[in-house]
Amino acid sequence: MASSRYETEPRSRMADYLKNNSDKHFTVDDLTESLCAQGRRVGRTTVYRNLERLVREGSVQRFDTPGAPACYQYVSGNGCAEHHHLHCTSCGTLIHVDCDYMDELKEHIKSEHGFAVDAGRTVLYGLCEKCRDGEHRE
Amino acid sequence: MASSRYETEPRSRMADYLKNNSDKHFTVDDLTESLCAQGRRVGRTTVYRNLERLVREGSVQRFDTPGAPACYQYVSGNGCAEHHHLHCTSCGTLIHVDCDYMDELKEHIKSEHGFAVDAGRTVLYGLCEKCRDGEHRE
DNA sequence: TTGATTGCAAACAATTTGCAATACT
DNA sequence: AGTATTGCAAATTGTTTGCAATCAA
Repeated sequence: MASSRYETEPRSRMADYLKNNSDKHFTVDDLTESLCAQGRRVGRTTVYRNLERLVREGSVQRFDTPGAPACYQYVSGNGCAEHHHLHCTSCGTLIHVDCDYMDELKEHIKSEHGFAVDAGRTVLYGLCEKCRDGEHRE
Repeated sequence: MASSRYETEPRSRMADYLKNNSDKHFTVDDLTESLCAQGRRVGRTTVYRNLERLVREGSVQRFDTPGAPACYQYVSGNGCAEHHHLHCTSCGTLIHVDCDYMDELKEHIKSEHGFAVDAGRTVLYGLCEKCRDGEHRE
C-alpha cells in the first residue's frame, strides 16, 4: 500500500512542513514559496505531484474552493477520513468535527435516502464564529 | 433586486431548457451544445454569463467537482437554499434532501460548534444507491 | 437612440505532461 | 547501475475579459 519507493529531500521537507503547520492550509504556491524560503528551492511541479501523493496516502486533505486554487492541509492520519470538516468560506479556517451527531446523520442518510456519504470527501461550507461576528460589525 | 434589464432570446431559452430538465445537471459545454441543437446557435461566453446570473438570482445551483468543469442545475427557486444536496461522485446524480434531520444538524453545528452552515453552498459527496450496487458487482 | 447583450478572439489562471538532468538505493 | 524523482518549458483546460456588432426598449 505504501507508494513511496525513494525517500527524497523535497518530499520529506514538504511533509514536515505541512505537519508542523497542521493548523494552517496552503495553496501550491504558498507551499512552494515557503519551502524555497527554507533555502533549497523546490519546483512547483514537484509540489503538485507530492501533494497529490500525500492526499492519496491520506495524510493531507484537499479543499477546492470555486474560483481559487486548491488548498491543502495536513490531517492527523487516522480519524479524519471518518469525521466531517467545516470550512469557513470567509477566513478559510478548517474545523474538524467528530461527534455522534455526524455519525447519526450518516446513518440516517444511508438508511432513509440510500446514499453513502463519504465523510473524507465532504466539507460543509459556512461561516465560523469569528467571521460571523465580523459581519455584524460591518 | 431584479438584475435583468432586457429579456433576450438566448437567455430565456437557456432558462427554459434548464427548467424543463430540472432533474439533470449540465456543464457549460453540455448546455451550449443542447441550445445550439435547437436551431439558433449560442456562444459559450453567453452561456457562462447567463449561468452566472441565474445562479446569482437563485434559480440555478452550481456544483464544483474538483478537476471537472462546473455543473449547473435548475433548483425550484425557493427551498433549495435551505436544504442540503447529495452529489454522487460516480454518476453525478444530484439528490435534494429536505428533512428535519438536516435542520437539526445545522442547529447542532451552530450551537455546539459555533459554525453557521450555508446549506446552499454545501454538498455532501458520496455514492448513491445505484452506484453502490454497481460497485458490489464488479 | 440608448444602453444591455452577444460572441468571437485573445487573455488568464490552475494544473498537467514531456522529457532530459539529477538524486536515491 | 537502474529506477524514481525533479523541474523546466510547453501544452491543456476551464473560465474571464476586451471590444465591435447586434438587439431590446
